[in-house]
Amino acid sequence: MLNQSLAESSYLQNRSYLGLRDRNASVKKQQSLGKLNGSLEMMGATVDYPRNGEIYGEGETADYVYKVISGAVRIYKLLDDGRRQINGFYLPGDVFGLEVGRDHHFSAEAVSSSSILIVKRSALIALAARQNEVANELWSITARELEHVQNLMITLGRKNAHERVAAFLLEMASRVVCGKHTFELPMSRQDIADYLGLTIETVSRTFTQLEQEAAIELPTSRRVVLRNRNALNKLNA
Amino acid sequence: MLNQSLAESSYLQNRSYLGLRDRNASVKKQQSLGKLNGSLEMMGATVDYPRNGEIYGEGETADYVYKVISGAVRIYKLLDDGRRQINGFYLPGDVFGLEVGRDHHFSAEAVSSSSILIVKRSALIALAARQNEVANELWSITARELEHVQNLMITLGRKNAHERVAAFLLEMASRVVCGKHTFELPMSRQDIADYLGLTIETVSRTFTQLEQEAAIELPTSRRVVLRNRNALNKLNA
DNA sequence: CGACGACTTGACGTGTTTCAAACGAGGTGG
DNA sequence: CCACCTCGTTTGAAACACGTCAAGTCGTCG
Repeated sequence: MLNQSLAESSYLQNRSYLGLRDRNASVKKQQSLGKLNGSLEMMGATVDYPRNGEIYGEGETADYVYKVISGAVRIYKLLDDGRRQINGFYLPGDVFGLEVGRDHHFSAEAVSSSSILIVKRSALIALAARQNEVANELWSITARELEHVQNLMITLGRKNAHERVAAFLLEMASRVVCGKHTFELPMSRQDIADYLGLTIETVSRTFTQLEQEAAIELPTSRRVVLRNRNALNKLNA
Repeated sequence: MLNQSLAESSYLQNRSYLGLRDRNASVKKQQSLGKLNGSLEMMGATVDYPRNGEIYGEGETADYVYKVISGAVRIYKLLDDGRRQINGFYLPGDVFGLEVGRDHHFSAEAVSSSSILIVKRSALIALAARQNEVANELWSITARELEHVQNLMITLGRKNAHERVAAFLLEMASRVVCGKHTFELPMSRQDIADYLGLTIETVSRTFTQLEQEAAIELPTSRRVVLRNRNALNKLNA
């Protein structure tokens, strides 16, 4: 796990172009975004990242703000010995990488092949200085992030494996575009494990157990059918 | 533990006055705060809370913003069965309870007898609408909070008991006003356990072990002397 | 068809929790 | 002033959930 994580994220190398990792990333087109979370228009470039492509690294200057167009993104931190904690997944429509300070506190990678809209942070800050709603929107993005992470804390600090996986499935079910009870996980078991503070084996076993308990169904390892949402909610404590 | 936690926080009762819990809390005086984190002046009232006094409860309307004058505060969430996760401790100078949305997402209690400055949120919001630096300051407070919680996530998700306690001690050493190597913990072992996602017994054992390893000294259960900061840093990974 | 990566399953080890009891400091009352 | 209570903390022994190590399966792609 450790070596794998370290290999996947070459966050030590520090080449960057337009604040984006060059490796495999290619600027696609200039496009108008529409609204920034429903309140303002802005300009940016859409960039495609391959699976596991690095978007930015911990400690890099945070010159850009990102929004997922398609695909999925994970942000994470590594301990010295390679243990990885994923702090969040970003799905289409989600904004990430917005910092108040100068630097990114995390690394960001594409979970799957992803299309990301990139906007200059300085442009947003300047806009916020003139328009109150924009300033408010930026603050809100940070606040929503905070709320999400705070909820994750209870999961990491006080829930057992079953409860963690249940919480994860319910979160995904509500966020992933999907059928009424079916959805597709964009991330691997390892990603889920590193998000929930478990090992890949425990996650896998828990999935199987939830299936045996008839709480879920797994047509494929990535496709989840919620058979008994109530059972999951109960686990969610 | 469960019953104790539930008993300590009567967060179900919903009486409030001036957004403060009435029980044992008494308004002391009107006073000028000076600067809000070094950038603006404002008015507020100082209120004293007794040990374990409730400051606000999860789900209550967030009409006020709080700043610790003296003492210490914990914010936390409870699961249905009483498991408690403390998301943070606030020490003199720290601002807490600032929300972007209408409601508080957590409960807040005084860890020890505390003096808290209270300011109307609406006043701050109004001020922020006129002054950019204030808006920025509010955003920064939320962002610092986010950063702190994100760091805690690695601790909860990926560190063992020794590493968690070491991280905690180093955090406290840097935040508590103290001698060069000595400081006084304002919170109980139970609070520490609920902050680190451990049990009180594990925290206690780990303290003793760190003492045996000569990393720390414990003149009393609340007083900590850092004997070997390097050893703790190594544990901090 | 073979190889590779992701996932699953099994057996075993261990760190943390659980349950229980003892300890110690601070406070009260006789 | 000492006995006694209380509450937070420490310590011990046993149980268990999750981690570790290792093998096996499945699906995909060349």
